[in-house]
Amino acid sequence: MGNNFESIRALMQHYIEIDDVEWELCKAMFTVKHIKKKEIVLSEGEICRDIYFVVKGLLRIYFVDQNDDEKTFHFSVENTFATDYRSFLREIPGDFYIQALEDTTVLVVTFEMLQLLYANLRNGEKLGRLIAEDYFIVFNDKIKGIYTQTPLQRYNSMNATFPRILMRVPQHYIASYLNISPVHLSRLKYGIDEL
Amino acid sequence: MGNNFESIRALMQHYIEIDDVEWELCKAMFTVKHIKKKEIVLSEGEICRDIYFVVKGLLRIYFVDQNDDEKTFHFSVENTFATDYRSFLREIPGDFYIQALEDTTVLVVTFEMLQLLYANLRNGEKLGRLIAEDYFIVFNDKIKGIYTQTPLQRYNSMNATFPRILMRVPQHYIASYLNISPVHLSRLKYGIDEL
DNA sequence: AAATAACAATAACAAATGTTAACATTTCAA
DNA sequence: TTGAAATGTTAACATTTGTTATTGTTATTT
Repeated sequence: MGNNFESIRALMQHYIEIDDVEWELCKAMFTVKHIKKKEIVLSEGEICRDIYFVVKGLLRIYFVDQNDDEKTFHFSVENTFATDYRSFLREIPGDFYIQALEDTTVLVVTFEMLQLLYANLRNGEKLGRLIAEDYFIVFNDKIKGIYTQTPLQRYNSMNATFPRILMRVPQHYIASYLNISPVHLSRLKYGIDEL
Repeated sequence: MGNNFESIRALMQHYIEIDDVEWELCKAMFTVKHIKKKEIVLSEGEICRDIYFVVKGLLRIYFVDQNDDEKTFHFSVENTFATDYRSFLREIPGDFYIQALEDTTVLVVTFEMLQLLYANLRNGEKLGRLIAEDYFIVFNDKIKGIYTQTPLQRYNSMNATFPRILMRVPQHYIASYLNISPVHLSRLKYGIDEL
């Protein structure tokens, strides 16, 4: 269904001009994939060969630490990308998992297809640069938030970062994203400390 | 002195081919600047219009939090860049300071000059994309370290991330980079807790 | 050289956060 | 539909980390 492509076309055109000829090229580079809730599409140790663009649904990027605890690194909501960036860009085994938290529809771009886009769109490289810069700022702000905000402040701003996330995913995933224990998050929410 | 440019030429050529004609163009885009120890070259509230490439010396990127505490966000050592990325890319007032921790020599590239480089080098946009991707991975790894490593582990790996940093800067700057108090860092180093 | 400021270590105490366990509720699967 | 698994809250206790203050040392400035 062509409709899946409308959102990524809009996103790309936010960065560069794309004419109809180029757009036909683009469409050929994407594959539609449906991911069932709880399905894992990338595991630790694999080379991540794809970028996922979330059309509908929700992906969770996480890794497993030394104590076998899952740490949620990022949520990828509608109209955003998901990949193991280090693994994808360097073509080396990664240490992230990517899992669907809802039934999810994504557009898949492989590393090879992406290089074709960079090379064959008039402003392909510029598109890549601008998207990389935007995600760079996302990470920049995330780090800054870790330095300046309390866990509760970060909890309260999560809905702004990830639309409706607090109503969409189990709370312990939120806690792991905040890098605090589920028990502690529950306490913070209800202000049980203030006695 | 032309020698200041050798390191950035090597860095750029690590990403793309640059012929002699292009290199003359590049050189014209850089300005050499000497920064005295403790001098602040960017302050909160200013629009950051430059990227600094550190030829020699050491810069500290930090911000001031709600409690007026300085938080060290990043150290820029030789052969790396320093800027307030959000402010620079978006051309909006930023909230970072950039300060020299040693007498430092940098090459300055303004936003305008950088756009000229992107537009006029054969692979200018690609250069921008690849550098953005590399710094993206730097931030990616920094966030991952915050999730997975204890403050002491992060302290012990700082010399790998920033050459000789532990011998170059006062310890309380290291503590603020690790997002812990100077007192706590001192305790961790000497293992005073284990009693 | 003397005065001052910056820095690091330590101690004592306070606050934040983690861990384990118990329990109740909801979701999911056979 | 029923039992099992997942989830969220709360309590008790342990650990980590922060705060304040004191002290001695090292740098910096005059």
